[in-house]
Amino acid sequence: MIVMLSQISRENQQIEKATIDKIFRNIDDKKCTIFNAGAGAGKTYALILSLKYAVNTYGKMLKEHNRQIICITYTNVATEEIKKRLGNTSIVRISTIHERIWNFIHGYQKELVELHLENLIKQVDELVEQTTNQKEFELYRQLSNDDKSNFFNIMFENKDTYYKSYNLGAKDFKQALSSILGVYASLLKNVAHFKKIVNTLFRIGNYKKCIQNIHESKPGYNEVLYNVLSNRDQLHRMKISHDTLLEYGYQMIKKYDLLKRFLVDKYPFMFIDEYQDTKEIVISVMDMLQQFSVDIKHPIFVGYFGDSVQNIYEDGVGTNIGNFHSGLEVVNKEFNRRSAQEIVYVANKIRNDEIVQSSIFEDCQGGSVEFYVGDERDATDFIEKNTLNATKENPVHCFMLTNKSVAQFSGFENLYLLFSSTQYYKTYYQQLNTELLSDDPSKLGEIPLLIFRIVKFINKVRNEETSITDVLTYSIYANNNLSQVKVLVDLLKRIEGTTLLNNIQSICGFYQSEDNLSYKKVIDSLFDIDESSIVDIKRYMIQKLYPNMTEEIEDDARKNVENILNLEMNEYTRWYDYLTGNHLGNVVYHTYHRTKGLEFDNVIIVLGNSFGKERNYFNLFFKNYKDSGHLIDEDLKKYEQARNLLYVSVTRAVKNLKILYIDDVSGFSDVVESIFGEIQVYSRDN
DNA sequence: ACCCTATTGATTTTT
DNA sequence: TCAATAGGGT
Repeated sequence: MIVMLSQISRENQQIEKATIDKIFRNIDDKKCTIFNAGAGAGKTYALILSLKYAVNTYGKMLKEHNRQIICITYTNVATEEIKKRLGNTSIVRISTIHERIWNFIHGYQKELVELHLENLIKQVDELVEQTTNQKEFELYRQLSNDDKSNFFNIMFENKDTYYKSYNLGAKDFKQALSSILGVYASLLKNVAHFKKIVNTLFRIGNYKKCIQNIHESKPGYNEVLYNVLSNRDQLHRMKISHDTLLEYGYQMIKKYDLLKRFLVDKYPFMFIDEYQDTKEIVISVMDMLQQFSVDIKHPIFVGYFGDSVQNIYEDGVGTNIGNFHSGLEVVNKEFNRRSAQEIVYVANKIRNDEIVQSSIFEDCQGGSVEFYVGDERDATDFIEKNTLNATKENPVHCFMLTNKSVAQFSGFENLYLLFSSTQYYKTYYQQLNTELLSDDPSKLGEIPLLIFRIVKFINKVRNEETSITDVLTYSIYANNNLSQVKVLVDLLKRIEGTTLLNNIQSICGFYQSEDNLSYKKVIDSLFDIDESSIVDIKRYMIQKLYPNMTEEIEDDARKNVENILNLEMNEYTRWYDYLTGNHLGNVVYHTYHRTKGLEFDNVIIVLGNSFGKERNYFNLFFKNYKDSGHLIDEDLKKYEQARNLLYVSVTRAVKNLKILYIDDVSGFSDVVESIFGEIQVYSRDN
């Protein structure tokens, strides 16, 4: 039988309608609501309907009083999606929580700076406290007060040397600093401790300086800025990042009743999408506003839409939402609109809670779930054998746990490994995946972005279907006659090479040899560095990928950059296709986490015991499945994390799901069978 | 044989 | 940043 997922009985239609009506009534009664919908239940659909209901019912009144409805999403992508599906309306303000909170508070700079000053003072206190408590500071504590400030001054004057040497091995680091330290050389016994001391002292120094500058009203110190692109506060530069923004928002709203009154007045309806991933502090903000609105007898409506079992990020509130916002009325939806019943059955088993979904469709049979146990080394073979019928139009989507595996299976492993071995990405290890694998080019790192632009350019030039205006900017196009444009295009078409380096050499070769001003303009804007030559590109790459260059690592740096440039163009093209979602093969690879919110007809999941630092991650879930009630604290947290991640992955599948478990399951095979059915042994030979 | 320190290498994702 | 491990000292 073929799964159609098309027919809904009248009865089911009515049940679904009753659920939505319940939300509508709560909106009318200003009864704050938590709408729990399992995966594929049509949660976003319900959210859209609710927004539409609020607009249709209260739109006129809202408009007359210059009031608006707020809808908060977890990501920018979700913001766009909801804007698209809701259609154009000025009454609903859709945005991420960060954008909204910043919008709430950024106009009150005097109060913000005051809050910032308090924060700086608190931070200094905490850091000073560290120097008196923590064991890393033991040697530092033994110094006299004079010596402490002398030491600070010496280090501060030699900041450059300190940072240049920062990433050297312990021996070289000591060597490099020995001459400047003088009598304080004894502090540098343990490199990690020493760095901790100096970093802390520098931070205290910076913060104190900033406090002084605020007091003296120095230019630039009269406003707090939110830096969307940075993941770190730079408090001493008056810049805050995401978490501190939420904290300041919370503090401001808590402190100023006038602000509360304004917000409650202006926004009588607030909808929060994916509440389970929302930070606790955000729920507290909502709770505060709602409490206040009740107190002044103008109650607002707050609606949370989500599913606690799909909480896969650690700082999301998840099931604890009740601790931060009390008195919420729960509305559950137990229909599934996405998957075949075979998948829904397995998903219910995994979540194993009070929400038991059934398909809303009559024609929901005919899907499949297969569970295999095999060896990690057979994964490639397994995927190959199980994707024989897949096509580019109807591909199989394969989930891996790490970006490294995704890179490997997608055919750009060398690229991934080379970038991860550079100094910059070793230091900012957590930036690697964002800056190398983000599908949003504005988030790519400087060098990945440069290469991305070059690869994009070369692919476009090679592609016969690309129109001229797609490659050339308007100014170039407008300032040339047709025959000049033809000469330029012919020149661009001559760019060639098997490696990235060859291609860049080819581009730079024409730059020197051909006297074509337009070509030079095109290339200048492509590279966007001072000189368009291969030497300058290499220099630029070394400078960015090895920001703290020393003689010791110079050879390594040069070699690594050469290796990056010498990779096959094909590998870069595969990377480019991955980033742009232009999938050419019949298998598409994803990390588990990135599939959230998506759905695919055919899914393969490669699963094992471990994930990250946790050697026992998924096996801990299976082992405790039958009796998870006794788990507490850390173990319970781990159990839930593994369950949620597995639940999210499995529920992506619409029709067919295959799982390859690459570790031994004999310790919990009964549980696996009760969830997934028969365990099949996979080996390359059969 | 044991303890402490230095070094190395590693998850995911969002704003 | 943090945990595992390698390695040196007692």
